[in-house]
Amino acid sequence: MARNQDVTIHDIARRAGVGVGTVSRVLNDSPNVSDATRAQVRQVMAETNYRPKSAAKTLRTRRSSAIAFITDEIASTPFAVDTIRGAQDAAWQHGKILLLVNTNANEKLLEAAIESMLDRQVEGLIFATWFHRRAKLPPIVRQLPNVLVDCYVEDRSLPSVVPDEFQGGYTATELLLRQGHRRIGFINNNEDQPARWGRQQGYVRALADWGVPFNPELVTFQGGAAESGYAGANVLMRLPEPPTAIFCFNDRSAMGAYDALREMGFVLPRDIAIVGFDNQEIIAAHLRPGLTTLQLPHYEMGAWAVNYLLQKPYDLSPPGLASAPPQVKLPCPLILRESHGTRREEVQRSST
Amino acid sequence: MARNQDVTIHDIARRAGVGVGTVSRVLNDSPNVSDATRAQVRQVMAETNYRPKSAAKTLRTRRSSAIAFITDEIASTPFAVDTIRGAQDAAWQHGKILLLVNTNANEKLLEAAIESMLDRQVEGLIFATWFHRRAKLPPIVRQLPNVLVDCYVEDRSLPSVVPDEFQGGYTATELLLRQGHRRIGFINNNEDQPARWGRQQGYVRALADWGVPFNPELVTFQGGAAESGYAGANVLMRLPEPPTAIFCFNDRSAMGAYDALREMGFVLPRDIAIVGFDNQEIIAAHLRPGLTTLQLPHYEMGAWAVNYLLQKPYDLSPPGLASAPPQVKLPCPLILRESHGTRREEVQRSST
DNA sequence: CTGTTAGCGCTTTCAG
DNA sequence: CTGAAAGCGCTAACAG
Repeated sequence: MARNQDVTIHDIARRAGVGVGTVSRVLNDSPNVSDATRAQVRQVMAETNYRPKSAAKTLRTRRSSAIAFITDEIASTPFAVDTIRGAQDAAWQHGKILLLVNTNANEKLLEAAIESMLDRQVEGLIFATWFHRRAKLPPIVRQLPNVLVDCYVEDRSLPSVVPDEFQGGYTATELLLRQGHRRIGFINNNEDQPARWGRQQGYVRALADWGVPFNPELVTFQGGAAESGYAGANVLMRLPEPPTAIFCFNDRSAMGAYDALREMGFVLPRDIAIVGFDNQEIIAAHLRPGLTTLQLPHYEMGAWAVNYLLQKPYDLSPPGLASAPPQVKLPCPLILRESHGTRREEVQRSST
Repeated sequence: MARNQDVTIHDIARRAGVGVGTVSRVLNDSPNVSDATRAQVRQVMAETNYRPKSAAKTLRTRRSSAIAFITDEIASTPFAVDTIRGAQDAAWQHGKILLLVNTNANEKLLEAAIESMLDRQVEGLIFATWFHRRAKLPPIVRQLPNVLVDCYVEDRSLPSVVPDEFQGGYTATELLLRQGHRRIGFINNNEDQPARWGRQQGYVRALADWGVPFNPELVTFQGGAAESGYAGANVLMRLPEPPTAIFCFNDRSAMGAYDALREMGFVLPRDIAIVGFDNQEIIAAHLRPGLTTLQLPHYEMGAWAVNYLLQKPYDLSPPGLASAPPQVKLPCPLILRESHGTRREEVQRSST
């Protein structure tokens, strides 16, 4: 079977003794073709190793069946991979393909990338960042159906999907409360990010729901790295009344906290229970004891974005009647390992 | 300026008072256009917010300026990101765009993906795996210029770029030798992978070059996870004559080794020097002491692949005269942190 | 149900 | 240096 390279719809029409229109119809699964003809055409297509040229189709229909996936910069986090995979899987299910552009957080490049995607008549554009934050996008994005992943624009005028930080913080804290802890430390991030504020609100709310007074002393603000967890654990454990459990802003800081606690002679989770955030497999699953943590819904966000784009077909809704674009928060599931300790629930619960 | 949406080359030709041919020429930076005309056309293009439709161009020229990037499955490693980024950056520099497809290690899907890329007339295809291994590809890939990243086919009939495992193993071992160590343990992988064999060959060769006899007792085969490093360290340190330094197959196993050694009461790197492999930032940089390790050239492989594809334009070299496709090995640079210990070189060197 | 006929927007001869 | 004309391969009416 030779390289196809140049058999067109005309060739197959001729060889099948039909018109090009008919060939086009079978190509597009039109019902208006007799089974006999359809079979005949299909047959020739197979023999001739025919492949439709997508460029011709796009030119004619003005639809490329491609989706642009633009990222600010692919940081050194493994999260990127999950988001891309989620988007990719969803796209493929719809017969769409992803055009990937990484703009290295360069504004000029971002605009150029978007223009390039316009030229290619993509059916929608996804802009993804690698941690939950506010983003700034050039006005030109509004020329396409679009959706933001793990970020949002100040005025919320663009649809977006982000992790539910509040629920994450709440769930983590609640787990510790369930374990019987009442002095729960929180090594939070010190940067102005949704993750910081959302998780803290969740923490505070969970305490309130359980009737545990909020003690600001138990919350320390550090960076997001392992060193920060190390420092934070030191701060917390040197308190007159140290916590019996610690919720760490992320797995990396939990990793640092492990080191600090170990140095201080504590045995985990017997002496101190720990819950992290992010479920960075490579850390969480391999720390000893295994780190109980919350998972960021990266895969789900990627998939959600694609599905959202595809579900509302050409609705570049007229500014006037436009309904507010959705701002979706996806839940962060709890990943149980060992660091949160074993159930003391029954025991403690009764004493509450 | 309103949505462009539909201004064509004809519109701008008319408004500029020239023929479409001329417009096309300025679009393609043809020298055969007077400066005056060119300026005039450019002017109109800007005013009218014109954007060339890539589908039309592709249809006509049969070149899409797109490159397919197909992956077997995006594992939970952060490596994927680097390869993609390397490819992406190189592609953008050439004005090309990446079409991304993840096939989830599904053969049917892989073939479908390749066909889809053929339909889109991509200029080349990159197939990447997330760890160095042998790959099997459907014959259809040979219809396009292609290159493999981090993998190869049995008969080496496809060009490929992989990490230089031998050099990595050699470099790691040599560093330890330089530090004065003569009993160097090796916690190797137990799977049949190029990484296992290549690194071990490098290890053996370095020892030989330094006149240190190879002692098979010092090499233990474990899995690739943290637990394996833990087990391996236990095996090695319980030897009658334990090693004074350990080369770990990867950073994850080094992480496990750290735990084991610490439990046995050793202080790193004072008592035992450690070198890892992979430079998984998240582990290596945050372990204490920081892990000295080798970096896998993922970014470089991604970039190399794109450049290779672009450099040999349409040369689907005739099977007859075809020169052997290149099998490139890219070096794994050494990343120095603290775990390899401080220089004892001078001292020990003289006693060698 | 099916053949024919216009183009989609751009590039590329071919004459000037 | 520039205009006109002929398609690239496919879809979408429009008549049968």
